[in-house]
Formats: sequence, C-alpha cells, structure tokens
Amino acid sequence: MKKIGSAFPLATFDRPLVTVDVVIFALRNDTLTVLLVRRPADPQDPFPGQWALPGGFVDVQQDSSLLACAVRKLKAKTGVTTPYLEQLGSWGDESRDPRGWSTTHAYFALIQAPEVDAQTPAPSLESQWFPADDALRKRLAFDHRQILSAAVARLRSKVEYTSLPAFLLREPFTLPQLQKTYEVVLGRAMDKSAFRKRMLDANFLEESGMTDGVQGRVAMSYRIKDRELPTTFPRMFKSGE
Amino acid sequence: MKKIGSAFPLATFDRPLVTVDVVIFALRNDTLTVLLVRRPADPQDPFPGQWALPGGFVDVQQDSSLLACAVRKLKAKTGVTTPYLEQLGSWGDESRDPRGWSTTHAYFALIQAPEVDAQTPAPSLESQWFPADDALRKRLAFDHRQILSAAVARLRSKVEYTSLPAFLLREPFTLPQLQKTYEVVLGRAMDKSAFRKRMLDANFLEESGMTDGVQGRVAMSYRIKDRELPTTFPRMFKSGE
DNA sequence: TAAATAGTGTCTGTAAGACAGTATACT
DNA sequence: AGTATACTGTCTTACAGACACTATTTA
Repeated sequence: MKKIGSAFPLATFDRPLVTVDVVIFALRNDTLTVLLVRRPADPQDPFPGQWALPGGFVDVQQDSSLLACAVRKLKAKTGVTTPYLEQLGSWGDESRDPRGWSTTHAYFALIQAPEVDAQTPAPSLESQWFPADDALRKRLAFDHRQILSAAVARLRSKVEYTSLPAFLLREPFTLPQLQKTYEVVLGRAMDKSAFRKRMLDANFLEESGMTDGVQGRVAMSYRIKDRELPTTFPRMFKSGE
Repeated sequence: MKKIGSAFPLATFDRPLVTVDVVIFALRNDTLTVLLVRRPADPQDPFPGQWALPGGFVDVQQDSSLLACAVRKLKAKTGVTTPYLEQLGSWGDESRDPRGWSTTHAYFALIQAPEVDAQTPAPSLESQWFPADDALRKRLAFDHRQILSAAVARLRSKVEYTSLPAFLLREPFTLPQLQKTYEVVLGRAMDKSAFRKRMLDANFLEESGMTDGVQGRVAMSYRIKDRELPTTFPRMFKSGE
C-alpha cells in the first residue's frame, strides 16, 4: 500500500473511507429546516438520486483538518462563513457505504436563513431546505437518517438549557423573536415572563436600540455579546430529559 | 488505488489513516485515574517510548464498527467487557501523526477499578494507571493530551448533572461511597443532605441490603436500576457552567 | 461512654411557571 | 377608542445549599 507524507513505514492495512457530513439548520418561515442535497443520478454512485446530508470525502490535499473540511463544505453549499458549528459525532462501520468500510465525521451548523435575493447558492434541484420533521421521515442515503436524528435530538436537548437558538436569528433581534425561535425548535409554547427573566438574567445579550415595529408597541432589540459560544442556563426549561 | 469490498468505483483520493483511542477512567485509591500505554521504543514508530492513550488503527477485517473497535481495545487492555462507554468526539488533521493525514475516533470509558489479584491484564511497563491530573500534565504522543483534556472536561461537566460517577463503583455501594466519588471527580466537598436528597429523588438506585460496616453505623447499599444510561438531574450541582 | 459513621429536619435562596396586569405603538 | 404587541409584577413550586440535629454501630 502506498505511503503518504513521511518516511514512517505503515502497516499494510486497508484504510476505511473518510468523509465529513454537515447538518445545516436554519429558520425559514417560522420552521426549523435542514439542507439536503441530492445524490448524483449516476447508477455507478451509491444511493443515486436520493436525498442526503451535504458532505463528502476529506480531501487530504485541500483540507488541513476535519473542521476545515466541514467549513469548506458548508461554505460551498450556503456561502456562509461564520456559522455556529459544532461536532456532532462520528459514525463508521463496514456496511454504511456500499463502497466499503467507511467513516463519517458529522458536524452541525446553525445559520441565519439566507436572504432570498442574495447571491448565495440558491436552493436548486440538487439542494433544498426541508422542515426538520419532514426530513426526519424521509429515506436518506447512507445512515444519514440516523445522523440527522441525532442532530435534531442534540439540538432540541441543548435548546432546553442553552442560548443556541440565538444563532439562528439575524442580529439584532427582539426577545419575542427569540422566544418564537425557542418555541419553533422545541415545538411547544413557553411562558413570556419566565422566558424574558431567564434570557436577561443570563446576561449574554446587549441592547441594540428599538425596532421600528410594524404594528403594536416597539420592542427592544438585542445582539449576542459573545458569538463564540452559547450560554448555559442554570436549569433546564422543563424538568427531566 | 485499491478498491475494497464492492464494484463501486472510487475516486482516487488518498485516504487518511483511521484510528480509535479510548480514555479509560477508573477510581483507584480515592483518585480518578486514567490508563496510559507506552508507545513502542522502535524509532521507526512515531513518538517512540512516549505515553499515549490506548488505541490504534481500525482493523477493517476484524472490527465491524468504530464502537466494536473501541470495545475490542478496551477489553485487550483491561479485560473489561461491560463498561460505560460513550463517544467523546473525533480529531483529524494533516499534522497530528507524522505518518500522514490521520483521524481518530475517541471514546471514553468508566470502569470499576480492577480487583488487584484478578487475572486481568496487569499494569506493566507498557501500561499504567495515572491520576488524571498527573496525566494531564504529561507530554503525550500525538494530540492525546488534548483528547485527554477534553475527556476530563466532559466527565467533570457531566458529573455536575448526571449519575455518571456511579459507573466507577462496584455494586452494591453506599451513598457515602457515591458521594466520595463525586467529590473525588470534581475535586470539592459536597453537602451530605443535599447530595442524598438529590440521589434518592432521582430514583435511579434500588436498595440492596445493609453493608457490614467496618466501623460506625451500617449503611444502606444500592444498585443502579438501569445500567444502560446515566440519569440526568434537574439542575446542576453548582450554578454556572 | 466516646468516637465514628449514617442519616434527617429545617431554613434559606434562586430560578422557573402560571397568570394577571400595565405600557406603548398603530389604525 | 380599540387592537395588537411589548413588557412587568406577584404568587407559587421545585430543588440545591447550609447546618444543626438524631441514629446506630464498634472500641
């Protein structure tokens, strides 16, 4: 077997395939949506024509790390360069890819819904946003359904005790908008007073002037103080897991 | 490049190396310890003679999945077959292994400290338990220091709101023993009354008769109701992250 | 009886939830 | 004025922490 990059001898093991997949979440139409791409129709490819998570092989020439690879794939599909991006986990076994023993490193990204008329890669025949719950019910290529399911579960779980949903909104945003986002992600209504106390006490937002409300009272708008990482609240929203 | 396992054609990419590493925690002498192994002394190998996490290449003939590979490596080093085992994350870049672009899938395991005189693989020159805090200060092979650091951080973080430390004890155990375990892992003392209320209210323990105490009042002993997964408490022990 | 360990009771503080109320905008 | 939206206040509940107390064992 071929050696790469150094004088160290390598055991002659077969190497698994190494891929990276990205679960990209955005809020569209007051719905949590994920981006799926269509596999090539070529019957030589595995799962031809099926929906899959955006992703693919690590390119050892181009990608300096797994994270860099995920960033590259995210940018290629959405144009977004500064998302919230966290590692979800890895999957690997002998049967998930018909081409052989294969591994994937899954990431999940939260992005602001693209402006409809920006010159970002538009949704197309090969790439489309689906409501998360619809996507979960689809038959997806590889084990992507399982990965997507883990991503949605992780997101919903973290939303119970972190400020993650703020990364789905374009800044500045109002507290009612943020509450709506929590409600959409979790699929249940929340109490306004408790919600506001919690967000403001957590001290991760800074005021950013009044909105020019379309109707009704104008609201205070906010920005995230530190976009690097989400804030953890001292308790869960709803007791239990 | 060689094709494996099927008729699907593969792009001729160089494939990264694929390894699995396991961070194995046990309680020894009222101290949180991790198992490290020595790299072979052969200068042909990377990091000869240095301490590293137990792990190595995925063997596509032998391992049907990443998890199976982690289980195999854990068993080889400790003889333990039913640990608490969870995926920690994956690391991969062009420079972590001098042999080339390499990835590792890291797992972390909580096991009961091996009986000293059982016929399990004994600690040896090539394999030794170190207090977690000492191990963190060592120079380790590859990026294993970073991985170990992530494992300790994850463990300490989850201990704040889950029943994880129970997996470090041999059953049955008493509440004072469990409390001691929490204190050892977190490095701080906890209030007895609050601790007991929390554990008993969480309802993940079942009574298992009285201990024959060596001195002092005999204590109720407990077993874990469901060893499959840890229980999540409704709040953190200490507010904040 | 003293020492050691196990276990309980009571009070306080914090933050979430329920829900009713007030404030400010537009029509 | 009426409606829609933003925001506040008050009461209750859940649970962690502090700390003093009681209970049961051995020496």
